Amino acid sequence: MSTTQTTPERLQQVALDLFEERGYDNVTVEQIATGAGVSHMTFFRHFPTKESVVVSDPYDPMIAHAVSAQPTDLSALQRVRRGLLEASAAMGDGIDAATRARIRIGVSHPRLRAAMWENNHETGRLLVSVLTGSGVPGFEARVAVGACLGSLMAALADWAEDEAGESLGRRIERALEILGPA
Amino acid sequence: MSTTQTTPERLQQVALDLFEERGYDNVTVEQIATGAGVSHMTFFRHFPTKESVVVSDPYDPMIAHAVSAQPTDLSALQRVRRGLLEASAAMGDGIDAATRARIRIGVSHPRLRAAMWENNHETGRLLVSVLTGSGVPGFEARVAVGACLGSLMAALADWAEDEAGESLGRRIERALEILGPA
DNA sequence: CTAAAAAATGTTAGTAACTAACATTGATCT
DNA sequence: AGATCAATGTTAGTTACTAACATTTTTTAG
Repeated sequence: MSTTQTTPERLQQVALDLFEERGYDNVTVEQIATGAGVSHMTFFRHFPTKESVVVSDPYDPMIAHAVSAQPTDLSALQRVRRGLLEASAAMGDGIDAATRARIRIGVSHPRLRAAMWENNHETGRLLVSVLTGSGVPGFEARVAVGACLGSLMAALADWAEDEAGESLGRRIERALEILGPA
Repeated sequence: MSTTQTTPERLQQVALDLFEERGYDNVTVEQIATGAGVSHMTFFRHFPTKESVVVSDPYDPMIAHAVSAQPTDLSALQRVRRGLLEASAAMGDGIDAATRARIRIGVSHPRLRAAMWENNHETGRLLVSVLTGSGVPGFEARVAVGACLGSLMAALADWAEDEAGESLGRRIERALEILGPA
């Protein structure tokens, strides 16, 4: 193991391990910090909240870009749909173990799930601004984005329950197909 | 005013008033309790969390019933769509001031919004079980429900930002129309 | 190589949302 | 009136998080 982990990396790994072992509610920040050999203050300097170790979302810009690249003569719904499809295809199946663990833990706990939704909401605001920026009425944009992200989250939850089955990307495709023809 | 408020009613009203006046984060449970003339323990006996004063959801059974009443030869998406439409029509525009305040406060605060989403998730599980119970494959049920609830939340948020405009029911209709033809 | 500056971490003390255990009051019923 | 039961109060915790300041470690400059 030549790869020396940084402090936040170690904190996250210790945290995820403990969460899977004992359950999110039965692990204190103090325990995570101790396990990583630091104090609880160091934990909070790297992660704003306990939840944030599990919930994070670096894909927003990529998704926004993919949506904004869609032809503007399509309906808002179609543009979001196709944008999400392309973004999902672009990231392929390259999901590392930590990310998988985060999603698995996240969808199975109410508070974390709520935080994931709120995260999703941020993505949504971004997409809405992309759409309205190119002339789509605000209401239509919001609804289209809400619907697509809703089904995307469904695909995510479905995958988390059965990682061995179909790939996440494939499920996202299928989910968006249910919203209507391409 | 002959209507004597019960303790939980008073707590909720005091809480909502304070939240609107000072902002959710700047109000402590202690202050709410004091304002209602009780101790903080009494608050928590009536409301499991501070958030729950704002976020509550008594409509689940009605919605589930409306969805299960849809003809089973329709697609899952259509059944959820129409069920939500009927439920929304059934409750009409009879939204009291407290409920309006709750929605207004709820959609404008990250933590509360997250809690609303989580609440929504519960509704979703109910609807999914209704659909799968009548033969719809699990994945399709989840996605259809996710999409419909996503657009419904969009309608809710839209309405909260502009209560003076179109009624909530009308917006829900329009939102579900964007998902495709009836 | 060393001293100063900067970045990361530790310590301590505090706030606020809860929870548990037990005491107390108030209404209700016989 | 006395017993009973529900609603409330008191007190003392735990835990997530914040603020202020001390300390160490690392980087950089001379």
